[in-house]
Amino acid sequence: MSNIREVAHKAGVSVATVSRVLNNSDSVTSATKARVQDAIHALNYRPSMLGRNLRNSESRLLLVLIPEISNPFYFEVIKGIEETALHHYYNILLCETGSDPIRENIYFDLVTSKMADGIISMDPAVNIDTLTQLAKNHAIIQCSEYETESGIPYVTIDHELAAYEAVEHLIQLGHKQIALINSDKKFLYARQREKGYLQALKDHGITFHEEYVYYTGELGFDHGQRAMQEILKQSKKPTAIFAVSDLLAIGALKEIHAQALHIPHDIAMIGFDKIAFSNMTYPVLSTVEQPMHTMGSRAAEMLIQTIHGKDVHNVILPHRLMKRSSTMGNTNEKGEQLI
Amino acid sequence: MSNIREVAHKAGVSVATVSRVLNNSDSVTSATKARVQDAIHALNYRPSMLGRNLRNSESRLLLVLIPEISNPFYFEVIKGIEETALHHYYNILLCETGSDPIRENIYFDLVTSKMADGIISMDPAVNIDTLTQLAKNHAIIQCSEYETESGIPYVTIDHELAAYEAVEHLIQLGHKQIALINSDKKFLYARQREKGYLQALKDHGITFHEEYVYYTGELGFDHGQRAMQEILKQSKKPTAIFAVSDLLAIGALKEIHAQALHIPHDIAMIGFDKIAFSNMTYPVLSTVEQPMHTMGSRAAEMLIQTIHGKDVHNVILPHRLMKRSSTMGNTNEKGEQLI
DNA sequence: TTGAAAGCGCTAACAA
DNA sequence: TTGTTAGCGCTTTCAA
Repeated sequence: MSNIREVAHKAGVSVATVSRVLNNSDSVTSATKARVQDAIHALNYRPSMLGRNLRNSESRLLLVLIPEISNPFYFEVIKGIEETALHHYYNILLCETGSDPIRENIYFDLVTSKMADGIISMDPAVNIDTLTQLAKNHAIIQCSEYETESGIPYVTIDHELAAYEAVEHLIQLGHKQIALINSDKKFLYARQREKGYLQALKDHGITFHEEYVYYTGELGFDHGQRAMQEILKQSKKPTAIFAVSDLLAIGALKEIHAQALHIPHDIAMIGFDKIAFSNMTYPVLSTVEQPMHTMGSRAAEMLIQTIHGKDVHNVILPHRLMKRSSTMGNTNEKGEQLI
Repeated sequence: MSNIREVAHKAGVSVATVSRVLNNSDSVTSATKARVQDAIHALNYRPSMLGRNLRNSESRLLLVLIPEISNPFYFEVIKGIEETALHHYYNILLCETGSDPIRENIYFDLVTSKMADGIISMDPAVNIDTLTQLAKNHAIIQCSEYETESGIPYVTIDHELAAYEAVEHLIQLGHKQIALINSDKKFLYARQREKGYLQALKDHGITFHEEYVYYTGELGFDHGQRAMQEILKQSKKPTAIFAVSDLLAIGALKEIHAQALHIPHDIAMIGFDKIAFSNMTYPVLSTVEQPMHTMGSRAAEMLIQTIHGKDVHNVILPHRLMKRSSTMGNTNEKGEQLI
């Protein structure tokens, strides 16, 4: 591998001139520029990012913190981040914390040790104190999950309103016994969505039953399935379920099938996120669509702005209620056939 | 942010000594070591990886090339890669090519420009000539998808045998009209799995019908669904389907439901990969399990070995046929109840 | 055991 | 327009 000195030598110019050609400086005559480019070609030279990055004290790497890569919600967001990052000549360092503080610290070190220029945190279990501390000297954006007190800019949706609308949809279909499958109140989104659930019940004069709220602790199909098993053990079974994640909803659907109950006739189900797989369930899952791609790309834009010292503002993106077969049956409100 | 010079100054030693402490050299007295560590603490110093990496001419970053992050097959593999990488103090740069040569070249540049120490390629559409060329000077491992002529080490499964077993399973259940939903013959795995399909038919004296092979071009639920639509238009419908990917199989399942046909009574279905969703379909999808996590972690080990100049050998990992409800119905071979 | 100094490959300030 | 040179932050050789 040749370096800039060899190129300079071959082209008969100084390293500074080579550097100028590499960085498209306009103070190079086209003649020398051509000579340099020939030399670059002849030596098959590629500038080393190690040298350039040290000199520029940047890594052009963005750290993306996610709790769990298996949740399809994240990869749509990641796609948005990557696309935008690439457009600005950044690459992403994908870091799965598994909500493990040790791993989290390893990843935080990447930014303190200059290996990453900034962080997009999507981890609801992130150590917010450390993050807040870090944000004093480093560019950080919170994506989807956030803490307002940290003062760290975020992009998210209105979780409470979205949940409210989901539950209201169930109520409008005539349901009065509506269970909530939640993950864990330690997550902000979980608290907010629960708040929306409670508010919707209250606003429609439906009494809240504590037995209708089930906490799985984590996300994942099996947790949803287990939650549904518990719920179906109750003497007075709910007629509808709101699950705070499609993953939980899909697991719950499976249990309902296993018990040979009909969806939505016996039990209606609505999830949250609109992951791709929710289009494939039987029946197709009603859910709340999050603008995952936009969320990722906005977060990336905000982070890059922050890195360049600009101020950014919090963003609340719109969500969309998807009324589909798992609540509506095979027809929608207008009586049109659904699959 | 302080640097090594300030630490040295504060501790009253040279930068060399600080460096020695940082790298756990044993030629430092515990007294000086303590002084240095105090200084590090007092200044909240973190060594810059930019400086270290330039000096060591390494980035400690591994580039992972995948075609499409949305395929859950990849993220299980990625988990395996990340875990192993982290264990060796490497991080991963996740790069989604979208099978776009332009993006691919951007990512290849990361290794020629020293931003990545090696590549794990999982992209079946990768430009194999470029990759082969690159492999002369850089550490590269092929994972799952591979080309033998390139001489680049790979870790994979026996796609042909796995497909053979899947189809044989259908035949043993009495099926004679077995369709193949394939992606595209430009992919090696697609050719190999098709070969296994053909061989199984041949070995069991079943005539091959060209109309029973459908190419989707790409992977994805919708492609599977569209394939199934086409297949069901035929006058002589198949009684069983082998799809080369769970994604295609799940899309196909949806179409079968939409046409109110029963699985497996009217049509049996077997997929490939055993992605997490395959446990959640209705009915549960029969499939071929790939050891995704192991595949990833072996690939990472091999790459790190290659980076350190060691020779590595190709690895063929075992697969496992999963006979489940979408072929067996609600009971297995022993008559045990399945869900 | 410790320090001085060279140098990894690059960019940019300054000089010519 | 081009060259000289310092220096980004670190590791390591060589000398003391």
